[in-house]
Amino acid sequence: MAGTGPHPCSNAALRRATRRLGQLYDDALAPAGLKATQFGLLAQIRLLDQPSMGDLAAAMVMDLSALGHTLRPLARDGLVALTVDPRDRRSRRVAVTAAGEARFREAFRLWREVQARFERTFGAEKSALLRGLLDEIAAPPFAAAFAGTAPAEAAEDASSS
Amino acid sequence: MAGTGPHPCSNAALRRATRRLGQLYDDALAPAGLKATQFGLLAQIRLLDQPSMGDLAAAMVMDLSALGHTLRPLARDGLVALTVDPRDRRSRRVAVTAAGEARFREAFRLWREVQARFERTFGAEKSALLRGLLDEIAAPPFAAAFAGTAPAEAAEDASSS
DNA sequence: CGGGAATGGTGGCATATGCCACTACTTCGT
DNA sequence: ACGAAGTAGTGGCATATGCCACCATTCCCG
Repeated sequence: MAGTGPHPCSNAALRRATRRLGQLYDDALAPAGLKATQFGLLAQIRLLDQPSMGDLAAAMVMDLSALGHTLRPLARDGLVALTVDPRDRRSRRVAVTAAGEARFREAFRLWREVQARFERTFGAEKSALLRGLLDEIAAPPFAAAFAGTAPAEAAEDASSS
Repeated sequence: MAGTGPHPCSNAALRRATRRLGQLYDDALAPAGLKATQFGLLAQIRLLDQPSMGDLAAAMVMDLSALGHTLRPLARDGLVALTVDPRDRRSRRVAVTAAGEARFREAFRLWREVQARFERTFGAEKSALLRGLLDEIAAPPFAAAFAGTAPAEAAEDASSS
């Protein structure tokens, strides 16, 4: 039974690995009542300290509307709160509530374990290497460079006339 | 404007990179009318040649029911067909239809370009390295090894008494 | 200052994924 | 051969993500 086997498509390989790892992290965080995605989202919100949705979306490399959708279950459960920014009434500041903090800390303990388990299983060096490669792909400069090598027509952006 | 910044969580880093790369590949394949995920799915089906849903799910490292859902739009559009396996009427063989083949070939040309573009932008060596790391995570042995290092209670499986 | 352009989100719709309960077949043990 | 188990999918529900159309504000220019 072959099973997975290597993949010539970087995107497909990335997705497959994401599904696998997502499964593992989800299982580990389940006792805290958070999906791995939600844990990551809370962590990012805390890191940015009351970011606007746009800033948060950029940091997550996520579509703004997708972020809005993803935040809904967390807001419904009272783990995050959205407030209108007085300086710009169009903007919403995203904040982790007290309940969200508590839940996060609970999940954090589990996360530390599963993360350590991952590094132990995969190897600390390879883990760091992988993280570096992934961060490079996610960072804005990569997308910019990628766009720069567009085959042809995509030249509508920048450097026009 | 910080922007992304490194991530201590391997899972979050993986997801972020997946969102970014998915965006890039989706854009590139859009003219063919296929999402990058659908392209990858068709490619896998062709590779396995009329696999059962279970085999396909295993190869994709995807939940069986998730595979069923994902297949629906493709089946609705007549790109894939599900037929009952005569040897085991519970099982369904998944096949790429003629229309699916045509669509795949169209997308394949675009994929080759975007894939080459990725390797050029990211570097051939780093691309190969990344693919190797991702494939290792997706492959069954990794999950098995990971489960083997479970913190405690997960010892319900195997080696019980 | 008034109105059009730009910016920040929301809501609707569609795909991607996963879990669980349930149905349809197959296998097996007696 | 019969019924308990096991296996392969389906359908329902929920989250994850994205695109597009639209609404609310803010900006900017004449």
